[in-house]
Amino acid sequence: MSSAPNDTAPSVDQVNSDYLETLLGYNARRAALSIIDVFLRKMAEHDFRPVDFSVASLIVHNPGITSRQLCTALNILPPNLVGMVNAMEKRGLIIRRPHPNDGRAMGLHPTPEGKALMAIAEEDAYKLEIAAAPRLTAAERKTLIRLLQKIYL
Amino acid sequence: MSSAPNDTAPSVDQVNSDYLETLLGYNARRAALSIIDVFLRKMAEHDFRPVDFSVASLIVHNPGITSRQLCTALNILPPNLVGMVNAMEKRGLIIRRPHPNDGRAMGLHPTPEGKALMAIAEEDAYKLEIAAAPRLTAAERKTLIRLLQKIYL
DNA sequence: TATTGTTATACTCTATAACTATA
DNA sequence: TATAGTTATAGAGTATAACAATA
Repeated sequence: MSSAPNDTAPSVDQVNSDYLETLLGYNARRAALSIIDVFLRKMAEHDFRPVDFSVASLIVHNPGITSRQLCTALNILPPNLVGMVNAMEKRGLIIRRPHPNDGRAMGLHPTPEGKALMAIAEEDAYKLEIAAAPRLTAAERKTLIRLLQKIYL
Repeated sequence: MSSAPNDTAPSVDQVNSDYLETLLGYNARRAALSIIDVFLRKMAEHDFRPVDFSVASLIVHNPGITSRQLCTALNILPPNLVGMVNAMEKRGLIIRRPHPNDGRAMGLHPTPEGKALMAIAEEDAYKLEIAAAPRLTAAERKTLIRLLQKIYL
């Protein structure tokens, strides 16, 4: 029996990614990064990155929310939230007020400026998401969101 | 007109995340991180993180693939690939051979050990994905993957 | 004793600039 | 002149440990 059919190492013409594309995790990660890439560029106008945006949005929709509640809702760690909240307070988007029932905690409240900015930012977020997935119909987008929530909620 | 209805700052009982949950990017990111979390724990047994796994899988399914082709296929940057490839070569999972047509490039080839390990790892990946999304039916999983690919492919 | 918020710090992941060898 | 691969390094993003104040 001979060994290898010839002495030349094979080269790849077209990369075959079929196996990876059968994996849910691979597809979810690639799709998420694709949308986030568009998000990053647009939201830089408002000085928001994805997590900043989520934090600010939750504060607007939940006036008086605490840092601990934000961390739980967004699955982030307390030390990594401190800088974001400080930056938003410095920008005049939120204020801290003592929590009515818990002396350890501080309630986070949106300022009028914060509410106004987030109204614009949330509208931008919706528009950029449509632009980031132009081949998705409205019905497909709805189905996709429902199925994604079955994974993490 | 009076000012605020009373002097106490409101507190939040149940956090309302309804707005964020209407965003495709938010849901895609949360779902991807949820699956990746399970992936990280299981694949640590094989000393693979998500990108390592993708790189090794593409090499097995595309013997002779170059670093450049890997970077393009996986959307990663060349400097960040070097360490992964070196580590896999050191582990005996792959070998480098000169590219037949391009003296600048090196073809990456799986060793028998690399093929054997990836056969196990790919099987594990499939199983852990099912476990990471237990509420998804087979049909829903298929639909979800198809819709995710409409975003990034 | 447990929890909220915070500081300091380490580790991982990703991005940029510049170099070499070859096309 | 452009590209493949590499090195060095900088910047985000995420993680753990430990502390003060309050429950």
